[in-house]
Amino acid sequence: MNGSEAEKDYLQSYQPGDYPSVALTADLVVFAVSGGVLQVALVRRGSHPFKGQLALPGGFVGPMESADDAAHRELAEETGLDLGHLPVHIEQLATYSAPLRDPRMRVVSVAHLVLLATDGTLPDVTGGSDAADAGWYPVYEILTGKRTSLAFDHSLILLEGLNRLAGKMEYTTVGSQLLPGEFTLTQLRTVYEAVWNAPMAPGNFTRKMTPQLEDTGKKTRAAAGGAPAALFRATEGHIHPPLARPRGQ
Amino acid sequence: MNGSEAEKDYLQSYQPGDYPSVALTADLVVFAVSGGVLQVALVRRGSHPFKGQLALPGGFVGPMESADDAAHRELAEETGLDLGHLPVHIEQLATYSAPLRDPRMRVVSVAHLVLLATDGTLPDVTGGSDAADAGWYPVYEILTGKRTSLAFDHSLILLEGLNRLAGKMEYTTVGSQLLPGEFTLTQLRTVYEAVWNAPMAPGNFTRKMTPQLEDTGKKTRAAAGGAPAALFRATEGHIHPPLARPRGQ
DNA sequence: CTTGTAATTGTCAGCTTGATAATTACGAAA
DNA sequence: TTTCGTAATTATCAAGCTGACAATTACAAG
Repeated sequence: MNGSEAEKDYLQSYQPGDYPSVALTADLVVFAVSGGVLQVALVRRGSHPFKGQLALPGGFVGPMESADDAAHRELAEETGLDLGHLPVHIEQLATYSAPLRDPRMRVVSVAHLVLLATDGTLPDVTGGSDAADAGWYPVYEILTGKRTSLAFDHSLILLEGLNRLAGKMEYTTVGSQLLPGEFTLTQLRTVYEAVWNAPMAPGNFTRKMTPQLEDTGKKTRAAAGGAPAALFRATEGHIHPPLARPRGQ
Repeated sequence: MNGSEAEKDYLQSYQPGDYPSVALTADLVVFAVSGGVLQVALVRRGSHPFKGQLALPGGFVGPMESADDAAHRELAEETGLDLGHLPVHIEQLATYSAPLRDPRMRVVSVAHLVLLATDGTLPDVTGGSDAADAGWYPVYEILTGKRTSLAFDHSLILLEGLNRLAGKMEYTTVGSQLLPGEFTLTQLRTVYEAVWNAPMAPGNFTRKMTPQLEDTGKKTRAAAGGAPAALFRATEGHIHPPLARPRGQ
């Protein structure tokens, strides 16, 4: 290849202004299970538009970050969790780019699904710069509109995040990411019940899930009443055939 | 809410320059099946970088377009297909935003999966502005690197597009989007074999798929040898349990 | 030692699967 | 028009899986 020709080609590529430019943000759908209920982290907006309404946490993607980098950084900033140590599951959900989704300017948002491992107690969430407040909210209450709907198109993003998680839990052990590294079958079943919003038969759940788990040999100290439960670790590998999600009544 | 206060809040939101800006493109993974082989549309780059290498078709997202709008427009521009009439399946795949994925500047790409309905003959593809050439290439040959790898991170995008399609065909009838509106079970089986790159037992395939299809009552005129086949239409609804994909030898 | 509760294992009829064979329906050659 | 080859479709069957539910085991607390 000719050097000067290559240089000429290179220089005539994209002139500034040839292309439309957008602001890129990373929004987070952060799930955790507490009290047998699936919860999502939301911030109350401190400025217009949608001032006072609940929204997903998020922020701009920096010039030398990927969207996934930004998602990790935002998560650390808003929860104060040490992500280098905690096993936190983050995966990209989808990108939302309707031209008028933010009335101020062109903002394209890459939504991410985040699963926080908790032992029943939710970590504090601190809103970002323009957030007045932040906290945990029950997903199914938010989605059924018992409370007011979310800012921007965040209700849709939350719904698609829930669908992604619920669907993936049919054929993977990703639900275990909402639990500590070692957990009992009852804890895992509780996660399924929280995400699917439906009860599961304990016996059949154990039978289907056990081959996907690695027995640590350890047992919990029995709670008030009941036998001690075995502690498991999740393994990789797809569940086939998948665990059937109870059909809507 | 106080009008002047609201206005003040509004005006002090995002000043230009407060946020990093990026160029947004929509890239297409366009699949079609021909001769029992899964094919992908690729263009040969006419300019640097990666001049002369194969790449996915794509282009910039316009100021008043969503990424999905742009995907539709690009597809129409590069195939000349009348998308208003043809049933073409388009869905978002994922967004690629590594800071240096394009050596020239910050380009974030929203990849889309496109399924073209064909009757065995592939439509012409005409590259975009900076494409020297365009055509159809066998997916599995491209991915196994028998040919040189694709420009940018497009090999990865292609792989993830294939995985998305292959996975979704386990539990939906989306594969029928690669066929005309009415098709035979053998045609549909051929699509599965092309995408999964594995043979399927005809009898069991029929048994499993039939409940997901609507019989048109029509039959094909028998080809040279063999009985005429019934023509079906796809229906919605998930296949449960899913069709098992043959495990890698 | 008894009781209550949770964990875990067992049972069973009915359904699904993979493998493979049998049957049916044509077009084309003899 | 009979025979032959091939593809479509249906059938068979043992093995595995499922949902529903019962039985057993293991603790803690009274």
